[in-house]
Amino acid sequence: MPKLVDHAARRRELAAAVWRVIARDGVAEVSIRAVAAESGWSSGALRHYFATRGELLAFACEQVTERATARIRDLDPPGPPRAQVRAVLLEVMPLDTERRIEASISFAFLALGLGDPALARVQRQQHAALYELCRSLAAQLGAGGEAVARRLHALVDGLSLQIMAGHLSPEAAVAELDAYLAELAG
Amino acid sequence: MPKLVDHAARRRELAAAVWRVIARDGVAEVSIRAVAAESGWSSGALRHYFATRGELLAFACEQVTERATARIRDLDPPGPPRAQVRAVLLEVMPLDTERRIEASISFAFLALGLGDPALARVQRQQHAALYELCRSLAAQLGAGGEAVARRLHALVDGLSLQIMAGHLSPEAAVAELDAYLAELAG
DNA sequence: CCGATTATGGCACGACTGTGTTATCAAGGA
DNA sequence: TCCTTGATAACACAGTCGTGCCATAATCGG
Repeated sequence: MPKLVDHAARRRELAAAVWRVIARDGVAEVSIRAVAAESGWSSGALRHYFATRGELLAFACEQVTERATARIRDLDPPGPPRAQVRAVLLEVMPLDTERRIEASISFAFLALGLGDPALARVQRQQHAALYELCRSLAAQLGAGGEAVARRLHALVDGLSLQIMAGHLSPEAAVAELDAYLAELAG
Repeated sequence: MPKLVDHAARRRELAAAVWRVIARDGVAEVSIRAVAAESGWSSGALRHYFATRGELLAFACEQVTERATARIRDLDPPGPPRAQVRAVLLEVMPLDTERRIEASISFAFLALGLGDPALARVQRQQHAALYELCRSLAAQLGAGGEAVARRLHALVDGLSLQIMAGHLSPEAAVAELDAYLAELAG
C-alpha cells in the first residue's frame, strides 16, 4: 500500500486555506493557484481532492456552516434563558475578527450563489440552519412561536449585514439586539 | 470641434450594460470585454470613459443608489401615513424582477467591497441612504425616533437578504414587514 | 476645403486562469 | 528486494484578463 492520506482532513485543510485567501485578498482573488500557494501544496495536488474550482468553493462554504453549528452545539452558556439566547446569538453575529471573516465568506458566497445554482443551494442550507437556530431559541424564550423566530432571524441577518457593510459598529448592533430581547421579555 | 459626446450619459449607458451582465451572468463575469460586448462598444471605447475596471464598477454601483433614490423621490403614494411608508419600503425591497436585479448588484458590490476599500466607500453610502430613508419614514409615522428607524432599517435589510438568499418568498417578506408596521401602530 | 481635436476600433503585450496530462515519489505487501 | 498503487509535482495548453498604444473616423471652426 502507498502512503495513505485522510481525505476528509486534507479537504478541510484546503478549505481553511480558501478562507485565509478570502479574508486577506477578497473572494475575487480565490484561484486554484492562490489556494495552492496559501496551503503550501501544488495546484496538481489540489486537483486530487477537488476536481474543479467550483467544487472547492462549495466545500469551503459548507465548512463555514459546519464549523459554526459545531461551535454553537458545544456552547453551553450559563444564566437564565434570555442570557443564554443572547450568548448564542452573539456567537453567530460578526462581532469579532474570526466571526467577521466567517461572515465575509458567507456574504461572498451569497453573491457568488446569485449566479451559480450549486453555490445557491449551499447558501440556502446555511440560511435554513440559522433559521432553525432562531426557532429553537424562540422556543427557549417561551414567548411566541414562529413569528418571533422569523422576526429574530431577520433582525440578526440585518444587523450582521449592516456590520459587514461598515454601517453599524459591533457595539451598536449588540445594543439593537438587546433592545429587541428586552421587548420580548417585557 | 470634433464630435462631442455627453460623457455623463455615455457613462450611465455603460453602467446599465454592467447591470445587465451582472443580472444575466453574475458579478464574477463582469470584465471590460464582457461589458463592451454587452454595450455594443469596443473595449477601447470603454477606456475613454473609465480608466480602469474598478472605476467602472464603482460608478455602476453608485448609479444603483442614485436610480433608487430618484425613484423614491418621485414616488407620491396615496393614503394614510402608514400606507405611504409601506409603499415606499416595498419600493426598496427586492420583490419583483427589476428590484431583485438591483439588490443582487448591491450584494455583489458588498462582497467586492469587503476586499476593495474604494468599493466599500460606495457601499457605505448606499447603506447610509437607506438609513436616512428609514429615519424620515419613522418620523412620518410619528411614533418613536431613531430607535424605530434603526429597527426598521435592520428589518428591511434582513428581509431583503433572506429574499435574495432564497430563504424567504417576497410574499412572506411583505407579511413580515406588515406585521412590524402593525405593531408600531398598535 | 482644411486642419485641429475628439471619439472610436483594433491589436499586442504580459500575466493570469482552469484544466488536463505526464512523470516522479513514497510506502507497504509479496 | 521488487512491484503495485496512491500521492504529489511539474508542465503544457488554450483561454481570458486588464491595459496601453496607435491608426482611423468623424466633426466643426476657420
